[in-house]
Amino acid sequence: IEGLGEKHISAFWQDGLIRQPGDIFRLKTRLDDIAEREGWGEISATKLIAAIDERRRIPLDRFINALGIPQVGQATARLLARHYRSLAHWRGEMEAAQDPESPARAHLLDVHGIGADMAADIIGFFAEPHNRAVLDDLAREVTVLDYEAPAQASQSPLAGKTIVFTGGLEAMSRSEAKARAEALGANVASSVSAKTDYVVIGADAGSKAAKAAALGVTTLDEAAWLELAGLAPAEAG
DNA sequence: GTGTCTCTACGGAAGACCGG
DNA sequence: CCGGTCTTCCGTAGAGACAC
Repeated sequence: IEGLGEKHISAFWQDGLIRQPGDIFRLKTRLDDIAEREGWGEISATKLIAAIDERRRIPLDRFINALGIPQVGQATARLLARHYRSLAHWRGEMEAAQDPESPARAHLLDVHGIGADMAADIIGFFAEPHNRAVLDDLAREVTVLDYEAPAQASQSPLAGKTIVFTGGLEAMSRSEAKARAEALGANVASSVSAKTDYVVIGADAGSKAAKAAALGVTTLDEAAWLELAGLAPAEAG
């Protein structure tokens, strides 16, 4: 939520404006209280409420990521979203998995990338009544969108390739580049290894560029990346 | 206009997990 | 066990927003 960072969350919590995540989406009724706060005003309070409303619809993977389950970050959240498709289904499975004998538990472990340790953390999250209550409450305020498989361009030269970005890019942000690469069927990794196919070197690249060179991984400059991604701008001159 | 604050966007690295 | 990844944390810098 734009404009709602750690500091504000923590201050709101201390002053009792919010007690649990769902409360954020009910701040609308406290607009005047917010506007009167020190450092705030009518404009910022109104903008905050608008920014909150813009986040009422949220993709499943981001929702899972936001739960803060230990070991479940961006990548694992997406893994889960891809596998379970909807919040209702996932939650149903995780609650069924409370029973150690349940097939739901076996299914979770079948997900490539989820091992016993992560499964225990995930199932453990749903074992907490408090967490389930928070989810119930949040569900009343937000709409979690079912996972949509990205349409894959299997023709793309990037299909099936593992790519790593490092350094700053000019034409697009890192996250845009990542989204683009994934849309083209590439796997975007966060560190360079021998299995990496391409490393895109942006401005002020750090050790990843050196590692790519050491491992003999193909490196691309931004122009080459844009061309590979089918985004090549008209070459100057 | 000024000053403060937050957010965003990076890099780097440690530690831990997964799968083979 | 080990290579490959991912999560998590820390640090930095800059841009932008807004109260005052």
